[in-house]
Amino acid sequence: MGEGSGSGVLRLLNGQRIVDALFSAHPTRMSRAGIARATGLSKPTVSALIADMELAGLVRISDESPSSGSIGRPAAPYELVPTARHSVVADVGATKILVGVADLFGNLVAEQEFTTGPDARAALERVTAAASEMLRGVDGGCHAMCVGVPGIYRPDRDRVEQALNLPGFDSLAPGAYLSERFDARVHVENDVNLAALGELTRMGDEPADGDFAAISVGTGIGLGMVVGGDLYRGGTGSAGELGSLLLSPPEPGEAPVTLEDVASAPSIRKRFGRAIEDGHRSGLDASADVPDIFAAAATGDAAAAAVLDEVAAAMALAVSHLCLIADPTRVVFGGGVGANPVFVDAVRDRLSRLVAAPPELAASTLGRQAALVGAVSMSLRFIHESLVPEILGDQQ
Amino acid sequence: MGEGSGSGVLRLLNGQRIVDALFSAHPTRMSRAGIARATGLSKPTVSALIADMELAGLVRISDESPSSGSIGRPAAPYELVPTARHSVVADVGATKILVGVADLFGNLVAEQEFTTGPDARAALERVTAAASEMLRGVDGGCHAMCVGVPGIYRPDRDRVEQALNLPGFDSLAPGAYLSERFDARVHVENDVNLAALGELTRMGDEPADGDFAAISVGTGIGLGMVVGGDLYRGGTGSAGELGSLLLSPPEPGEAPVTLEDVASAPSIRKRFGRAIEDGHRSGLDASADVPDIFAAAATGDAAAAAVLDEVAAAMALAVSHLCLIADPTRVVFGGGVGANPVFVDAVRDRLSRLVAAPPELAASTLGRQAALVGAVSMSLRFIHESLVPEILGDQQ
DNA sequence: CAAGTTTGTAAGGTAATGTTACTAACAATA
DNA sequence: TATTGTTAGTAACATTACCTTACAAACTTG
Repeated sequence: MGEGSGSGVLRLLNGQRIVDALFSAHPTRMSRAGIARATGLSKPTVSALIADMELAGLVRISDESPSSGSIGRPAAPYELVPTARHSVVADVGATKILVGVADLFGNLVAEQEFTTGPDARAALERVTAAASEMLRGVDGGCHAMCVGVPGIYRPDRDRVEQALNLPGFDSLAPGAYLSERFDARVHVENDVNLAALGELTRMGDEPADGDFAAISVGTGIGLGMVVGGDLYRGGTGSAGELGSLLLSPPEPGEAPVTLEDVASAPSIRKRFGRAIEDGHRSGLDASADVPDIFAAAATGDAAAAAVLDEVAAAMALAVSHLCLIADPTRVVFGGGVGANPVFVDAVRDRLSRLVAAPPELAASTLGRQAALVGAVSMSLRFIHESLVPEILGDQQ
Repeated sequence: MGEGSGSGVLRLLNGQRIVDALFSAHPTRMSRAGIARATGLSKPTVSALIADMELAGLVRISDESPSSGSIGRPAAPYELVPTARHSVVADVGATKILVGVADLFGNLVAEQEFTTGPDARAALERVTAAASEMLRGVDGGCHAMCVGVPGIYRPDRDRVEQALNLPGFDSLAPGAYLSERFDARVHVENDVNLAALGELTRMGDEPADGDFAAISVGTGIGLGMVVGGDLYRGGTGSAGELGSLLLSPPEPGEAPVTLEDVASAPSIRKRFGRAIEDGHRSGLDASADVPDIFAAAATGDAAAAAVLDEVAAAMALAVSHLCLIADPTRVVFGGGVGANPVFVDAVRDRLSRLVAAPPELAASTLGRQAALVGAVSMSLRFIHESLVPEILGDQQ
């Protein structure tokens, strides 16, 4: 009855070691003897724990590779069962909603895309309906759930604030809503933060041990940071509101100029239109879209190049602030504007004049999937935490 | 012989729980029965572990409070022995060197101050000599050592870079130097980072669970951040170089204006002198020092108020960037300029116009001791980590 | 087919914990 | 002053979960 650590703690620790070894070896199978070597545990201990895990359906003997041609008694090749745990992931955006189901290894076994409805409630209903349907064939249901939202999520109040592009979030408790409908650990997170996590996992989880930032540039501008492998949210959860950054000291008479006033997609279009009106020569129409503007700038179009220069200068200044304050090892740009290589090259060029040792800049490779990949990564953290205690703790 | 976790791991875990309980109860003594209740361990287990700890000199029965008037058999009041572990702490500044010895609870049992010599090597020799002398009466020597340095410390190369005010650091390996002379875990850290840690511990270790920043404003300007209880250093260890922050987009012809160009102590004096030359009226001399300038500004002196306004505006802009990027819950200002309440009030006033939800701003209460207190805090972390393994692991 | 090599299991021993039951030491109270 | 009640600490035993040693199983190689 005593809650002291003498009952199952050691078992849990060693079970975790075994599962960790299996995860890091994936997709290679491991024999029990191999696990013993890798973890430092004795063979009988490994056998006992693996037996329980096999009973619980977490591991199994692979039916592939019957005899691999090596000397000695052939090993029983154990592997984690991918379908032992599932997570539901979603990215609720202002224009589209992505919903998916991921297995134990983070592979998406189902995925759907929807157009965002009128408000936040409709969006959550969409997610719920789609997830329920996708989980139809999955036994065990889902164990973790992570949803990206286009605003600042406050866990203490369970509210999404400043989701300006998707109304109705301020009167909705998304965490409670989803927890009532799914028997899973639910996590709600800002979409830019998830995108940062997604880009990080894409790079193989170790960005030179340092810290990592992802800047999303589209309709708005956001910043997600990963510090020591964990998302950084700041004191009130509103870290990374890069769009509101002031580009110069505000003068009493004038309105302050923010980064979003210069470098967001609508601002870029507006500035280009104005450049044309002001008589700059260009092969493009005044109502051209951002990719066209950037493409034209790359080939020497005067008006487009002037706008790109303005935009890159503003972003480079913001990134210089980021470097001096947070010193990230690598910065990835995503979103409609940010993922454009022309944009990234221009920012890199500008930044090198402002900062002595600039970080690596790169364009996102994940595109619109970034936040969803990040949501998978976040879900897997919960799965990793809860897996062994659930398997080894309950049966007693 | 197997390195698997079955030998002493559980004992170590439980020993750590006991020590943690004793630390958090300090200065209240605890009976073994009370420890058992607090940790969830059984009474015999606690007795066994406490016996070993008492043998090793880590805990003892307090001789105070013989019978505290409560019912039942009187408890044996156990307490941690303050002198069981000592750490050496130092703050090497450009003008002064502070050296101290702290006990298990972080109380300074000895402290000395010196004027900084010609170069970094002399400074380290000072620290070594002073520490050796202070440790004369201490048995067991020191177990941890933390030294603050006025530059960026790179653990990978064991070098202090950009210590512009104290020459000779770039050809010195301070970690190795000290490790050779003391049988202790040595940690070298930027002094502003340590000051941040010091201010944090002063506040009782829990700044609303959020993140915390300390800005030092003196000859130079630096920023230290604590994220989730740990110091944040950034990818290359150079996070917090706030002094180099650009206040406005650099124009091709002009030299860029940094925060240090406006808000450091020398810049403030220079600007005030120029204001006088430009004909602003003032009751002060053109060569007035910063505290006098700020005091005059508070009483309405025109020239001084103008300079304070400039300085506060620049700092407020920098803090606004800090808020949007890192969102700290609280910002403490230290250093000769920063700890001045007039300065902090002016910055707070300016900041409220730039940021919707500004963090708490406060003047440092630790003054010149901030980094030393932070060094103590850092040392105690190591002590806490190594204490139980050393006590319970060796005797076997 | 024997020898060698590796996997996996069985048996026994050990470390550390928890449980139960006891003794020790005191305050309160009759 | 003796009894009762309460809490602290200890002794003895049972349990958990580990490691070690020894051995059986299964395959490759010569």
